[in-house]
Amino acid sequence: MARRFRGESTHKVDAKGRVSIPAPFRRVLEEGDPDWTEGLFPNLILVYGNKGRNFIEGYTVDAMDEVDDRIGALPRGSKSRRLLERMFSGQSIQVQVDPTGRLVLSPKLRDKIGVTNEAFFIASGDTFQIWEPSAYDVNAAAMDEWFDEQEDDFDPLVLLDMASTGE
Amino acid sequence: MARRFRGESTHKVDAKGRVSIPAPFRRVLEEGDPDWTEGLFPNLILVYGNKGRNFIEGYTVDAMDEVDDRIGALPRGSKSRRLLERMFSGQSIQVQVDPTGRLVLSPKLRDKIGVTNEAFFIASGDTFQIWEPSAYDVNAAAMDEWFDEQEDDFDPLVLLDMASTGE
DNA sequence: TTGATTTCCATCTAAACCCATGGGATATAG
DNA sequence: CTATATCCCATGGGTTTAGATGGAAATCAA
Repeated sequence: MARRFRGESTHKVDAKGRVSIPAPFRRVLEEGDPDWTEGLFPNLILVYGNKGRNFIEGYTVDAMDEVDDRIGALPRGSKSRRLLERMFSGQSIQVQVDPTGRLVLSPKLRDKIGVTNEAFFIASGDTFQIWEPSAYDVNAAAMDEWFDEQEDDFDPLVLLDMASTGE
Repeated sequence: MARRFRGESTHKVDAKGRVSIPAPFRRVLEEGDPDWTEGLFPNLILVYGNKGRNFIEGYTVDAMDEVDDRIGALPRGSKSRRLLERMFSGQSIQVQVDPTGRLVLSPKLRDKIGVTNEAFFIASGDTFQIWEPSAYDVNAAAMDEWFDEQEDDFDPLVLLDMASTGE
């Protein structure tokens, strides 16, 4: 497994849709782009997906290659494959980090997730997510609520041991 | 299992958020960072977690890799995995020990756990915790109280035998 | 040619870096 | 065995650099 993203932060989105990528994320994107070398600017893939989704998911080139390969291994014509191809091939876009470490979110993308003048970035394993800050807050509040329902000294790591049950 | 942290101590936090890491902890961090060699400064990961949590947990690089791997093995999209990724990927940050053995707690982190000019470090197995001293006192008092509720000759090690039940 | 996109510069600030000090523990010389 | 030197550690302060952000100029496309 390649290096993972880590951390969270909020960045300004200007009138042109430009937004800084968290600097630590850039290091991961560089490592995850086979074409990248010192002095160049790494590529990445943004997946915005279907209608219900209210965040954008960012992939390194390598991570997306892996996903594409796995989709390609599914039986041609299967519903799973068609759905996944729609999302990861169609509803996604490859972009490049610019010289000042920013990327441009097109009006369409900003619209999709409701971003106006700020965007919230958060790592999630080998991908990261971009949210409209208030939408993230709602999502986070739901998770906090779940934690509140646990015992006072609940340690999230016990979830690891409940493992493969899927829940 | 790699070397474990051991001990506890309080350190000053200056205006820039710099705080010395207990020297014995540094030795463990060095051993737990695969990239570290004599003369370099080890990396570590600070997990601050969700809203309710009032301490920061420090992981060696190796320990965090193991956690990440285990999270990555959970079913994609499962609730456990989403919660754990949010906490360990998103609500965490990788930092590096500086040449004088300190680390920097950003205003955000200090705020999260209420630290102002002092921080309390305490070992906890293969991780360590950072507390606002008074918050730690409260927590410690609660533990003491629990012990008081046990029989006079209660031996904590019996907890070991209650093992896998988790309680 | 006009709105949109990309490239290039400029600025501000927070974070990283470098240097300095005092104290305590330990080692060593006499 | 005791005075002094040495080393490690905790802590403080200034300086430099990197990162985030805004705006203007240049390029492109409809």
